[in-house]
Amino acid sequence: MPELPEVETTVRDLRQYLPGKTIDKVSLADWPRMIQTHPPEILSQLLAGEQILGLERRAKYIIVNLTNDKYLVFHRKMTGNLFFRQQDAPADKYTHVVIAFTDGTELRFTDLRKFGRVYLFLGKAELDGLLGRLGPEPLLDSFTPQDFQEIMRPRKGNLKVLLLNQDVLVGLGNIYVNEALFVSGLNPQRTAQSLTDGEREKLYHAIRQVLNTGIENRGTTLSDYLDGEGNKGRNQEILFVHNRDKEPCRTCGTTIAKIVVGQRGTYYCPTCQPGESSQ
DNA sequence: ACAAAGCCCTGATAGC
DNA sequence: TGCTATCAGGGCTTTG
Ligand SMILES: [Zn+2]
Repeated sequence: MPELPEVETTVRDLRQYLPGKTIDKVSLADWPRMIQTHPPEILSQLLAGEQILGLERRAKYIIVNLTNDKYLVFHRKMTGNLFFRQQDAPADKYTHVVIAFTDGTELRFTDLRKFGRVYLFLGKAELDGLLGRLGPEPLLDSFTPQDFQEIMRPRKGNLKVLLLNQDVLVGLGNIYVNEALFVSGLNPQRTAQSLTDGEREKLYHAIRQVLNTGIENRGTTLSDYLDGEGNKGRNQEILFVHNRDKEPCRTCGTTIAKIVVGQRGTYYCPTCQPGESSQ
């Protein structure tokens, strides 16, 4: 699933191709529910003639900045992908939205499960309505260990659930949160309240480490994720615990366990991440 | 503030 | 083989 590293990789890919393109029309929109803000034909009208100025990532959203203060936004949820293609290139499976450009190229939004969403915002204020409640970006230089201490220290409840809450901190999904907890040696069943300052410090660095490594490896392809050109990432080859239940821990050899925390599959090493574990 | 469950979806997998 | 039930989960909503 696309988490921060996958979204960042895709944005960097698309940044090579999209800026300067002029939108011709929305040439496919066969699942209207995926377009959150407008009916397909209205979206097409509002986009026609606008030019792409640049791309940004915020949390797991891809934001395409357009002329006339318009913002085209994509969230890929579980199985969504964005591909830059020639209009006459072979079809991509599960394509549900296509933005066609005037030069014969197009942007394809594919999504097996149709959970992905497209938004068009007219003006920065509308955009901020979507992005306004999001927590800080963990990879910014301005995000310090002290910032992390301050957002985590007052929180209660389960640690892993908290780290997945995008209002607290953005970018982590199930894969990278499992990895970050392993790297920091913290059991996923720990409560946020139980952490010491030292453990929070380790967690801060672990989060940045696993996310940066994910970007260096161009994302984790377990089943569906592909980059802006349709290629797999490599991060799945070096995962410590995620999707590795019944396999040996790369550090100590203990069998990786799988439990459910916050209604999500949770992988950890019982030896490297000691703590309460009532399976 | 936090927890748990339901919703949206469909390919893969397990069970009979 | 062929059917049916279950599972995976990001973000949102509803209920407690
Ligand atoms: Zn271990």
